[in-house]
Amino acid sequence: MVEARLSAAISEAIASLYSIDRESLQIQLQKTRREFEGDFTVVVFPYTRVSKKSPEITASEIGDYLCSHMPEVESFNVIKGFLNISLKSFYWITFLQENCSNISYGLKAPAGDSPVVVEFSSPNTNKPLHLGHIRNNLLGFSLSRILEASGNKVARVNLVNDRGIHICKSMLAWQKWGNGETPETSGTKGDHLVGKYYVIFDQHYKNEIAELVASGIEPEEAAKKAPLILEAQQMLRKWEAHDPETIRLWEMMNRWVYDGFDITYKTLGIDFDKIYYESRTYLLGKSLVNEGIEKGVFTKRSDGSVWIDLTPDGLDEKLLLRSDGTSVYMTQDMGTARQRYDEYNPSQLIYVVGNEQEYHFNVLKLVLKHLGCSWSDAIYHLSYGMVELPHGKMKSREGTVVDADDLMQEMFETAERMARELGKLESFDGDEAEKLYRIIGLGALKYFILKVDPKKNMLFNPEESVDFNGNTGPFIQYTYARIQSVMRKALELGINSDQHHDFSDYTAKIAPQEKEVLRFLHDFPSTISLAAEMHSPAVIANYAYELAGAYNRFYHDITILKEEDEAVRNFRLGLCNFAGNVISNAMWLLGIEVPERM
RNA sequence: GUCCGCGUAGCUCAGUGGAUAGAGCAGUAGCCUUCUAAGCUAUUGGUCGUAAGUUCGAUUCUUACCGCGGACACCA
Repeated sequence: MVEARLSAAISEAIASLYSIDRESLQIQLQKTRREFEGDFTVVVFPYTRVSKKSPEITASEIGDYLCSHMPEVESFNVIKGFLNISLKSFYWITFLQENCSNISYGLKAPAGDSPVVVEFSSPNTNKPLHLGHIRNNLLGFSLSRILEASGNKVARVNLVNDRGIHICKSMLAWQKWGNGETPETSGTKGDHLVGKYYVIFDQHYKNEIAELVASGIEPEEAAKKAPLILEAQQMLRKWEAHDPETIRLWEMMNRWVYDGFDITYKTLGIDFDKIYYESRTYLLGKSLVNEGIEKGVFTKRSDGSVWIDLTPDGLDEKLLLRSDGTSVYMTQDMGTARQRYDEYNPSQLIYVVGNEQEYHFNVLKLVLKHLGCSWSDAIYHLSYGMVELPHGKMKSREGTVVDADDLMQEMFETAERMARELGKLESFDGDEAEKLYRIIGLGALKYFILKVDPKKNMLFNPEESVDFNGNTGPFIQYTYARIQSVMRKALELGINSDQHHDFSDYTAKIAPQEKEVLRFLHDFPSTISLAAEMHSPAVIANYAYELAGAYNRFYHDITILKEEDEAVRNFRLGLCNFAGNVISNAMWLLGIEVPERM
């Protein structure tokens, strides 16, 4: 890495010029901004303290030292306290030559025994997936790829919440009002059908509450005493007692949901290495509770409930087991964390879960720590913000959710309409065109969501369709398609690929537009590291956009195939090929496909 | 009430101590007989929520306040 060598040389320069201890030096090396000449910039203000000279003189002295001690350094200029360093052309030419045809440039191979376990998606089986789940899925899936590309083994896991009172509500409503309706007889996707009965339950339940309130009962009391909720609770008890009839109904309706989810996941392009079901894990954790009681870190109260006191940690007391001995959410999560630790021996356990559960994960980590599980530090909650609609949060009961299947369908239709309007369709047959709409529609949606910093809330306006111009997925996809078009034309002209990977006779000056692209390509490996460190696909998304923009400016200003000097033409073709590889890899990290033509 | 997060252009977002705070959308004006115009160029638009502090230097770090969101269940 030339950056590392530059940093080292700079600290060496300062140490030798001003006779101080180089260990204490922190070098701030950054990319030179586009409006100034140079490749890398050092801010020298911090060193004027030791140089006892003006920033300009300090910068010049360091610059002189670098020119005479680092063979890659060509020249420098000083503006105020900024030392802008230019590298020699041969550095950039060699960089291009060595990497332009490496299709896995920037991607490290996964290594090591301890994988990173990433849990994401984790839906409930009582309703279909919505826009919030899409953000979760895209983040989890992309993060997995980013972690892989930065050298980790990764296991992507999904913990499906397939049991509990909410599923019983759908089951009960279907039993009462379903008339034996199935996905087949209704022509409705299974998850949507089950979701429909969840809504039906809620409507009847609300009516019952209203009646009770009208008869003079307090609303809170009414919500607890309504016959429907009592019946749903009864059903849950029957489920826990393995009542065959209830289990059969449960299995049937869950099957419908899974078939529906499979379609949604497939359309979205998401998959998992392993799927866990809460029905099989919800009893885990009770033994850990007992362990905690024995160790004296948990306390059992007279009513039989078990608690941990986290007030010394600045939190509250937390219930770990109900007085009737049944599990709460925390109990299960303790158990599944332990299970996962035993199963994978992971270096990191990542949970992609919305930020409303931050407190829960803080508690989980602390509880495990108090239990003596040193690996609790390996737990990382990727806490992402809500997707908000113009009028506030999505609320399933108020019908303001943006359904995942509907949204993707709309994206495909928008992609088709745009392609038609732009007259792009002549050269595509039906199947090809259909495939292209999917690639572009999904690209637009995924990029729209992933470009936003995960921890921030984001706004989605269903009235305005997701953009296809500007800082968007299709813009980047288009850039890739253009590059492929150039490469195809090069082949047609009989320029074989071996030819344009040898730049030994390239002597021309590198144009600013070419340099700009080269500098972005140069940054790709460190961008992946940064994204992995920050657990943020947005870092990759914004990088891909900037790279595409730089390429488009290059493409606009500079001829490639019509260039008469073969060495120059080949150099530019190499640059195109390299940019295409990196755009494709960056998009792959986001889980976005790139089309060969569009 | 306590705790956590977020306030950057009309709108959606970048910018994890450095130069004149950047993109896209929207608006305006240009560029296709020339490698794909889903592109490129120019231009309009900012007291970086407010106020103090730390620093040679703060949108970035600290504190207080204001605004928005979230959490603090024998729900998940």
